[in-house]
Amino acid sequence: MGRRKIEMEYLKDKDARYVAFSKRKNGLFKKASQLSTLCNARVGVFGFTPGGKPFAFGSPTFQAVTNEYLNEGKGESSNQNVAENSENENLISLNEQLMDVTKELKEVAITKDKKGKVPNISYDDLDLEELQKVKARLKELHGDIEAASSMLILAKEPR
Amino acid sequence: MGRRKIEMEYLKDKDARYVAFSKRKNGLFKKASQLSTLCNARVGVFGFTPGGKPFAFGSPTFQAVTNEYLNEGKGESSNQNVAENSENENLISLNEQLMDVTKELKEVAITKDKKGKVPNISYDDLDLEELQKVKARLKELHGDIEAASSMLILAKEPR
DNA sequence: AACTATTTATAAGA
DNA sequence: TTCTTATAAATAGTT
Repeated sequence: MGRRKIEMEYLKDKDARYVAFSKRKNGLFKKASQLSTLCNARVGVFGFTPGGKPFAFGSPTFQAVTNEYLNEGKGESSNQNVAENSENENLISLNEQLMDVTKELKEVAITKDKKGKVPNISYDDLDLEELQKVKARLKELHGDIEAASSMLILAKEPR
Repeated sequence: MGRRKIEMEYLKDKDARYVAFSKRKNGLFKKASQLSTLCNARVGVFGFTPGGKPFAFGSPTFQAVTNEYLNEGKGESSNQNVAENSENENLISLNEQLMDVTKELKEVAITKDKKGKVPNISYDDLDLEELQKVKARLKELHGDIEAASSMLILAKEPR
């Protein structure tokens, strides 16, 4: 995105690597901030520099983003257990979603089974589409659990 | 960054907001991925969509980044943290399993896709078996999440 | 989901 | 690091 196009691979030259990191980290933060502003979405970014130092950024605030998950769906807060109750509710919610996905998958399998019993049936991609839908759900679910996991971890380790 | 310059402020139009979010979230993930690749830096991104759904991305993996972040600068674990750490481990483990299932499902879909492109191929139940395996895993996972949920409920009482 | 006119981000260079 | 500038990349508006 500059004078030359560069390969997306590890920058072996230390100076180039550090300079690129510095510039790109700023760019990433800016993008996160814009996303948050434009869409009113809470966004957090964190990680480690090539030198191994932790960095974090959040919009509106890193803590706010990590904490939101724990307070989600709760009216008032002030009780220490509120956070944990929310964790439970989220897990239960995830569990319900998983049940739904499992049910769907079962239906796909049954559909497939019937077809298998009819010889020479012409192939159509209906099953594939179903599968793809389920896959998409799983992907979302996966993201939700990743988020749940991380929120739990990060919220317990304020920085 | 397109046909027109836009003000960096909340997009009141819902359609515009959702489209922008979708595009920009992808862009943000890409930038995070590039930063990680170029500089060998672990980077995590997470937050909530304008619809309130959690999302997360990490390079090399969201878990890897959160784990490292969690353990960074942590000398020894105090007795009180032991329980919480195992909760975290449970969630991390569940997440790993979900990743595996997702991966499997993807492979099944790919296999199916290839077959779909070959006309008149004879049906075999390999896919069904694969599906059944995945389904079984999901069922287990479902139980695990229930268990994790129960544990959290029990754990919340004492304090 | 694609397509472009533009705006932004950024690789080099100083 | 900071500034400049040529160019690559992202994306707003549109279909």
